[in-house]
Amino acid sequence: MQPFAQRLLDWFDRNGRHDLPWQHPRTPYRVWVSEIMLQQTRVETVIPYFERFTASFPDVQSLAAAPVDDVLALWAGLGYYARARNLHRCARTIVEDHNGHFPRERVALEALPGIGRSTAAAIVAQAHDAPEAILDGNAKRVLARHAAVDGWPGSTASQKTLWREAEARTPASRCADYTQAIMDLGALVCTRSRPDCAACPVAVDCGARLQERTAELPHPRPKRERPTRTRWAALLHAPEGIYLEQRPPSGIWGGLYTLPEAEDPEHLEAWVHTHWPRAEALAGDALNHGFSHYQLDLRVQRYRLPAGECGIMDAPGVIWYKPGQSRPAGIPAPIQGLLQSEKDSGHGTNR
DNA sequence: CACTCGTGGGC
DNA sequence: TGCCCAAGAGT
Repeated sequence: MQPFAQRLLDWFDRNGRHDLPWQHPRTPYRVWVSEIMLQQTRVETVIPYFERFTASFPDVQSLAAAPVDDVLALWAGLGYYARARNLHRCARTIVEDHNGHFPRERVALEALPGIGRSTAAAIVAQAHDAPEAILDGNAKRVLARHAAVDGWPGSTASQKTLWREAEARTPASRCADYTQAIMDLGALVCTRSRPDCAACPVAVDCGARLQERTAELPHPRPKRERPTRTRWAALLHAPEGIYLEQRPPSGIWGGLYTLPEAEDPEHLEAWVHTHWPRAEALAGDALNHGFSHYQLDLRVQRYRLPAGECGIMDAPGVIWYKPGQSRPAGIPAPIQGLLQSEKDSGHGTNR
């Protein structure tokens, strides 16, 4: 029987994905950008973002020279915004400390912000054909099945085993193709539900299949009790516009512009008076135009906007939208509803 | 090690 | 419909 890697490579030549945008041309910069975007994010979601991003920032120099707000603007909607902030920081480090060139060593890449072991390995493997093992979500699923690794793949013990399996199977040559191949196999054949074992080039010696456990491997994450969190957003609306604020650089939606978030809706009026005195004055005008003092909307995510598309900024992080012409597409008209709650669902439950 | 960080799709 | 998860990394 052919080695695992050889069977995977033969399958990849016929059935793999060879036309992803970051494969043509496959430069370290484009591989890096794609790998960061692809962290915990599906390929189909990433593609349009990658196209727009690399059109605006075709190289690490243009990215490093840009304001971080412009980077976040291109990232808006993709999620996990720390990736964008780290990407920008990393670009500046590359330009300032590495003469504009990416390190060719995996360990050196791991020292850069936003680049962990798997991403560093993927970059050097894809860009330089270096024999480094990756362990992304696809590889974890493929290896957990083929080596019949019990336990949740995110646990320390399972990861140790999976890294060992990943390293043992990584070939000395054609490593760029191999890393792409194992990801393609996981994405196209060895899928989470209903894997297509009949089409799998390594099914003959797959532990999970031989044990008839493909449906139960990899094991799911252990459940845990999660607190319910409620977010309250204050929509401070006036005839002049909608009041947004720039969020702190860390935490959820860091650096983006959203509606002000209230801790306690019962005392929202006092809260507005304390934190947004100017908005209150304008909201008073709104009363005379038939609006309530302020209106509340929990659909915070729909108001998340990049700075570049915003209206007048008259103070750092404070933006006024004028009704009509200046209200950007994507900002719905004010709604009349008052308070609703939103409970945490799902996010933060993965790693 | 536990937790956080987004959004969208599958079932 | 609620739940799980996806080309992980930082704190």
